[in-house]
Amino acid sequence: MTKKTTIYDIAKKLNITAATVSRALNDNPKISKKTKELVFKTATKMNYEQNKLAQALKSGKSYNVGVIVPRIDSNFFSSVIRGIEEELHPEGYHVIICQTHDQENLEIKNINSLLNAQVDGILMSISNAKLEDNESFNSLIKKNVPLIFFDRKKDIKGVSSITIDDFKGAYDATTHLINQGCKRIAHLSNNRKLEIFKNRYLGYKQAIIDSGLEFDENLVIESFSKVAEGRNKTKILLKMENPPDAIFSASDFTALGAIEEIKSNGLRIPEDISVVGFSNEPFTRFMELSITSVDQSPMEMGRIAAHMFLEEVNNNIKIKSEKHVVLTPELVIRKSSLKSPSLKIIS
Amino acid sequence: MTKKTTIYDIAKKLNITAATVSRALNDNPKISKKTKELVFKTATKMNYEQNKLAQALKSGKSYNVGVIVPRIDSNFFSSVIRGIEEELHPEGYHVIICQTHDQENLEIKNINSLLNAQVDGILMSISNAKLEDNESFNSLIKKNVPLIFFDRKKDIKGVSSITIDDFKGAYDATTHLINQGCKRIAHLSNNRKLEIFKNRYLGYKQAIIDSGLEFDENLVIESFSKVAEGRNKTKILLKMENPPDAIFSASDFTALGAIEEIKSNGLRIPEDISVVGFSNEPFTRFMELSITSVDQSPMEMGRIAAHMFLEEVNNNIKIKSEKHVVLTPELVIRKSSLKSPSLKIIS
DNA sequence: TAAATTAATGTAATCGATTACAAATATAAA
DNA sequence: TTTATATTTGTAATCGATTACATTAATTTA
Repeated sequence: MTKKTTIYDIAKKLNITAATVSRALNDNPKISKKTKELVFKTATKMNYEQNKLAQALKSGKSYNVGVIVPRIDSNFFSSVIRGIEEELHPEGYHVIICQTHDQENLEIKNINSLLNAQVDGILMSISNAKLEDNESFNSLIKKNVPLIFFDRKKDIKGVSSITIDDFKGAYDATTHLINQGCKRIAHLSNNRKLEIFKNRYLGYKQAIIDSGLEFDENLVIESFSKVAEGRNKTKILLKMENPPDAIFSASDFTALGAIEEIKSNGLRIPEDISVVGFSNEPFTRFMELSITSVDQSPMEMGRIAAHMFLEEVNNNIKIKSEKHVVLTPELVIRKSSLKSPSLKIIS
Repeated sequence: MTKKTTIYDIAKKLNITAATVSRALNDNPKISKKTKELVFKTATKMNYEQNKLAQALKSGKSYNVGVIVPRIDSNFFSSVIRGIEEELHPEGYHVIICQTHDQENLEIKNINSLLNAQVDGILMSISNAKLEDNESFNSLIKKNVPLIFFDRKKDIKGVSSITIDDFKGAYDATTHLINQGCKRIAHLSNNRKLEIFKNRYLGYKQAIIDSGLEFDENLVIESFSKVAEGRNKTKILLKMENPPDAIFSASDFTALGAIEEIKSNGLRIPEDISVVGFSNEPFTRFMELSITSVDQSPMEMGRIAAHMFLEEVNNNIKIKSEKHVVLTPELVIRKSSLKSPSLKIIS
């Protein structure tokens, strides 16, 4: 790399001090207009660019923020990230994205290496893996590095979070299926140690109970959020002696797998079996048989997470008040669950 | 944030110099074993962690690398990124991911802000937008910041690249369609100012010419890489007085749109119209009607890109020798194009 | 015109780690 | 024992920007 011009180079050229140059560039009122203009002009002429590392060292702020997600190739997470970026870029922050691929060891590694990189904060959606160990989080808390959970959170004192009302999302989705006349509604769940999946399960259960239908625990199956997994678990459901007439999936990907399995068994959707997913991934809309799903407004979630972070870093007084924002999900009804012509398809 | 322990704190506690501490921690052979052990022990006891910013300032290396992609929510790019991370994390580098969303102004902004953040290099896949302007790249080159192109490249002197043989990928895909008996093969292209799309177009064209079929420019339509766009452009193709009997799409997403449009017109796939996509996105495999596509081995592409970067940064002698690696694509034949039972479906 | 203000710039320390060079100590050779 | 050599540690500058404090120059007031 070519050596870059520093404020000292500018100072030498103008026969003034680096301090003056620094102040001029920072628009310090103590510097005369004449000097400021001169410095600015010379700076641009010499292609000066501030060395962020030096500034970071001095100020103790790196202006880097870590974002940890299970994976980036789902529209949900990439949209959250986009929301975060839109909020943080104007403030001068950079986003370092790490993926855990749902492996806990990677989660810990990522946290440590982000801390090592001197990030000013971490926004994360915790991984699917076993969650007993709070060790890595504790070290974060101890260091007082701002930490924000989004979507997949964990209850830790002093840590703010932004989530959606998964219970309501699941409740609404299940109620919709019930309104469509479904009587035996299965649920493709996921690791219920994670709040989001526990809440989706509880919302589903409550909707069934509230409607007076019989709740059957056998219709609840855990599954990873993968298409292939959705197929396999649906296979099990279809082989039951009393198979379901609807599936509420906690994930769009498993919902897609379910649909494929149902179709390949010669059953019709939604007539024989209705399907509802969760997350409103774009493909749910674009498929020929569009999939009903629950929208989680990921962009907004990202923006709010970023905003919470900004509030924490800018809060010099160390009032550690946690904040928990819960967004309201929206059911998007599409072909995969719409039997009754009385309801209109949204979008 | 709580103040962290520095080498000075350790030095004071042990009544030695910070220099000695630094050397001990870096396993400098000039330091006695006794002192080293003492320093190590004290460091861990005091929860010492190296301040990367200070080190970065001193060494001039931030150990941050910028990766610029059009978007992260496609499996192709997220896989490339994963490959890059797998190669760079063990070397102590962090990856800052930026998205251009195919907007050129964002591309320029990203480059500048990455440079500003003192990244040690930039790996990028250039955006779709107008590409006349070399300004931002020139400033990169001038600064001698290692730059590597992957997939979507631009010919710039001194810049290495890793791509796949798009011509061959397209040639093979088209030849496969011809072997299936297709006579009028349309091509859903994309901005041909980008090499990848130009080469896919040329490969397609050459295969047709080589086979002795008539090449009809009217069957080539430009389209963004979006499902909806695929539908719209396919609509146009189907309305032609002499519609095609196959579509080779330069993108899996437009291929998906094409399939939906074809189906909704009551035509059969692959009997009436065969479809081949490009990129081997996971959904092409998981769909009920699986889509034939061209695999680009994105993980390997990412690893090689990272490797090229490492070679450049570690190459102290400033021999700027550009390198161009071209991977061989692989056609993955699936249901959307397989009429003849003589061929087997791969995966 | 001298004294008091105000404005503008300079001096030097700081952030934390690294390292050329110097100095001190320990060991080996004469 | 004295000199030569090898080990180990210390001193101080450096990376580039920031800033409390000091100083000088310009302006106003008496």
